[in-house]
Amino acid sequence: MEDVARLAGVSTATVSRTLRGLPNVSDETRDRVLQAAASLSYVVSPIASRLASGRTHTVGVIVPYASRWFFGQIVAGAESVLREHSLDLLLYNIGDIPSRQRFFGALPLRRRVDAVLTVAMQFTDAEIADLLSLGVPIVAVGHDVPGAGCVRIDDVAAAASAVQHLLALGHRRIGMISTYNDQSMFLPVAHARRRAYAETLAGAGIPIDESLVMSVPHGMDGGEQAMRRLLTLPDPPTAVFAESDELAFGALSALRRTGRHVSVIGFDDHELSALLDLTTVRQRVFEQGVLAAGMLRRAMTAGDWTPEELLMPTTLVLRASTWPVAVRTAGAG
Amino acid sequence: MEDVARLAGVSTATVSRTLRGLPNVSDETRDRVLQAAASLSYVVSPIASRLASGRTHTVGVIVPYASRWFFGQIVAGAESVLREHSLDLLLYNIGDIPSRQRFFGALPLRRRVDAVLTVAMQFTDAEIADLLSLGVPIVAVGHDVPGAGCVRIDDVAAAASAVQHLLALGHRRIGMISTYNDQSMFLPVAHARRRAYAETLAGAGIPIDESLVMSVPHGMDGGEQAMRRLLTLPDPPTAVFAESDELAFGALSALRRTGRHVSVIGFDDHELSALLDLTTVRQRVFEQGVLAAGMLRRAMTAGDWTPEELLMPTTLVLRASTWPVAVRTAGAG
DNA sequence: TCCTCGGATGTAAGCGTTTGCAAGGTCTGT
DNA sequence: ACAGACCTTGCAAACGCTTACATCCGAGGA
Repeated sequence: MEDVARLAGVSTATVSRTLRGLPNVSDETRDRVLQAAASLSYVVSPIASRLASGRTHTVGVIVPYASRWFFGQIVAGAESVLREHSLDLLLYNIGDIPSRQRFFGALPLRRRVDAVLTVAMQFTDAEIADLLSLGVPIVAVGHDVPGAGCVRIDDVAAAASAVQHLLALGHRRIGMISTYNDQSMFLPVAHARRRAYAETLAGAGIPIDESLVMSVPHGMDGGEQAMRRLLTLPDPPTAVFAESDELAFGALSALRRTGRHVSVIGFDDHELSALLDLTTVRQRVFEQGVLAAGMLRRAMTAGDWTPEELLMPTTLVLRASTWPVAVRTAGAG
Repeated sequence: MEDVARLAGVSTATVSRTLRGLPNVSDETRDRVLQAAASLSYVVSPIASRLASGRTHTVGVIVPYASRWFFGQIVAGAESVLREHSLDLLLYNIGDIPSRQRFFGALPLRRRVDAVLTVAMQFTDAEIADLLSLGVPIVAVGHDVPGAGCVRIDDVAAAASAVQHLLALGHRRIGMISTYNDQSMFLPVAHARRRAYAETLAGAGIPIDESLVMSVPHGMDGGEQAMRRLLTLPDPPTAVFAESDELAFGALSALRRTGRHVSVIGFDDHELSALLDLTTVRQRVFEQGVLAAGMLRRAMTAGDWTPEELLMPTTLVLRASTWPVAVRTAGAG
């Protein structure tokens, strides 16, 4: 920077002001500085700049399972807008207990980020306190964090619409594939969707049969396993609501391999769901990442930001994996 | 840090040495410092530390399409090992021309990373020169960069084995679904696999019919489109080799919707390929990310690192999407 | 003509670490 | 008892910027 200043015949302060586009630099000086910088192909050291300014230009993103489709989409969405404003995105993947403990033990985000984005995490009160102690704005996608902004769908209503769809098709014996609920793998959405399932059935006067609710690890394998177990029941369901499309894929796979016929509805509208003709509840995931990042930017920019809440719409997408109860159960029993 | 030093009755230099686990600190002092730091819940500022030490503790990762399965796996694999050594990972998604130009125009990696990981990028010579000018070790996954380390599979051999498989089943009219080749979307692997297709057919004495080679945008939609076009040919192929599983998924979808029967073999062994019973060539993608990150670590640690090259094995995974030529073509024509 | 005011620069003090160098202490061998 | 070797510790100078404050200058008003 000194070299540039010398070449342009100004002080480093002016170079700094010019390069950051601050006002109060005359046009003539500005040109001279920019030209000098270009000819030396100089770029400011972001690290020094961060130290001096106290701003990290970085947002921390906390996800439980980075490689799952949903989280990938959120991160990609957020990345696209952060990059555009040349903010860095620091990804923390803390799905398993050890990495989670390490994360909250050391809190590596301290003095490291200007904002935090958390995606579908189930935090304890202590963990939330830790996060808030960072003193930076927080936005949560897919779950609520007191004191944080929020971008999400109405999980209960959306899941209810899925179950309603099955009810409307005449199904009465409806199973659910839900995910594990041990400390490490529980996601807040799982709870909401399971609750919606129970409430919707109750609303239709159908008693809950706990044996129809499967709890499995997330993913295709989990879905396959769940459906196989459901099929071995003495009185198997005629329709199944899967908490996510990936679980539903596994369920479809089990059905195909066993030659049985059960209506299946998923949740998310994964990019492969169309291929598999899976009826599902669509949510715009990538866009939620985009909106959350936008909210973070607002929070970082405005000093007086108060947490906003954004509710995204969902749509029921009808495909061939669900059908009226009479059609096939009669034939295939 | 001063507070800690004062509380422990030592200088900041000793605090620094203690906190970084350097030798030459007596056990007694070490304990005192650690205790002081703990009681003040002090953590070093990574930014200041980076400025002073000149090491960024960050690796830049350059991918063309962050949200595709393959790249997601690579990044997740790399992340897992980098995180373990508390190195940051800065992701640059430069698939489209504008972001690519912006990237190479500003070269935001300058003074920002200690190493670079590039994944399946097709660089121009000028771009490679830019990258090398960063003066940090580079490792490439899925393609070669002169002067850089490399983790990859033998694309030509692997693709050849796919085509061989179709030949062994008696197919002679074999199509290929390949990806677009405009400046922005071309991936080096596309070239290698297409070449293998041509050479293998030639080796079997089969003349290449260019009308059987489809070039489409990557993804399910592209695959579907390609297969539909192939099916409208006067003499459609009896088997098709898709450059990636995602393309193959689309092809399968087209087949299912049209009720036609064509053997399809993919490439990658995507996590959903088993579900769709897709015969494919398996490569261990996540692991390539892990190995590449390991190589980077070695490069960053050892001063005298010379680029290594790692060739990963691939396996032909036989499933139900390919069959001998006679079986169905006779029936379905 | 003198004073005030605002915009364009420069000066220099941080920002919070790391690290080369030197100082002091403790052993060892003689 | 003394020199030399080694280990621990402190001092202070970077690291490369940002920014509060001071300075300078010309313009406009009284």
